[in-house]
Amino acid sequence: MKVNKELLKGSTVIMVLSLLQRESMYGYQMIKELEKESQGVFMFKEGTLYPLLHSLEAEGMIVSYWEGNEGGRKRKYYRITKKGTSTLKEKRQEWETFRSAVDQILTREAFIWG
Amino acid sequence: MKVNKELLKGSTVIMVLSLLQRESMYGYQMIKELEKESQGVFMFKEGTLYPLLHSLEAEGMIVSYWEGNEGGRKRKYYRITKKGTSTLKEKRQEWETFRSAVDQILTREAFIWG
DNA sequence: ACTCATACATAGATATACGATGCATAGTAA
DNA sequence: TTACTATGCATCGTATATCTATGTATGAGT
Repeated sequence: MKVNKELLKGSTVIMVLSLLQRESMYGYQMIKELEKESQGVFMFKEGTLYPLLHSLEAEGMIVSYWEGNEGGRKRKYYRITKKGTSTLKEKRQEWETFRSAVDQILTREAFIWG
Repeated sequence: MKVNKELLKGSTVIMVLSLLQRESMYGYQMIKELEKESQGVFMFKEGTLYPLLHSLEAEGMIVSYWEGNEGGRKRKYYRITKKGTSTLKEKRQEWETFRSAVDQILTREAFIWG
């Protein structure tokens, strides 16, 4: 992880749901995809992702199904549900609010003229 | 707090240092200032801020000094140090990296044409 | 045979913000 | 006089979420 891992807290759910909104994926694939798309900023650990997927499934945000691929072990795919889509929408709004607020604090000039 | 409190994790330090970069402040003032500037998004609790200030002081990022004001109890002001300024610079860069990476994941289109 | 990448999973450690609470001063309303 | 509110600093215990470490298993390449 290239950034303070604490920064990540609270944003893992939105990222996972966002990935699954595009297409159904299996856990390992999500880890690789996130690392690739963020240019190595996000490197989810199994200990982070798998428990998260299980809890999202328990909450009905996503559903899982096993699928076998030729030569290789079976993969557990996850698909986003309607509830998950609606939650993602809320979380996107929340992220916008948060991001704007932080930027507001950080970019405010020390002194104001006029 | 208007957003998921977990989102806040990892960004408290940068916000406090950012405030103190502009001017020296006392704890209570920081809480009010953050709430005002973020339009109520950030409402730091005493249980969050004071321990944070103490640890930042222990790390040499900030220094404190008491100052009495007429009519009213003394206030403990905090001033940012050179080390704090340099840390703030790093954390700003870290925030930029994080923010860009999250946005990259969130704004990616589900399907790409061309 | 051995190593590496793939693939899912869990237990325990750690970090951090919050809720609750306490103490103290000053102004204001009942 | 009393009570409430805002101000102002502080700490303790709790909840939550991520990471570290570890385990199991398969297939490909050397």
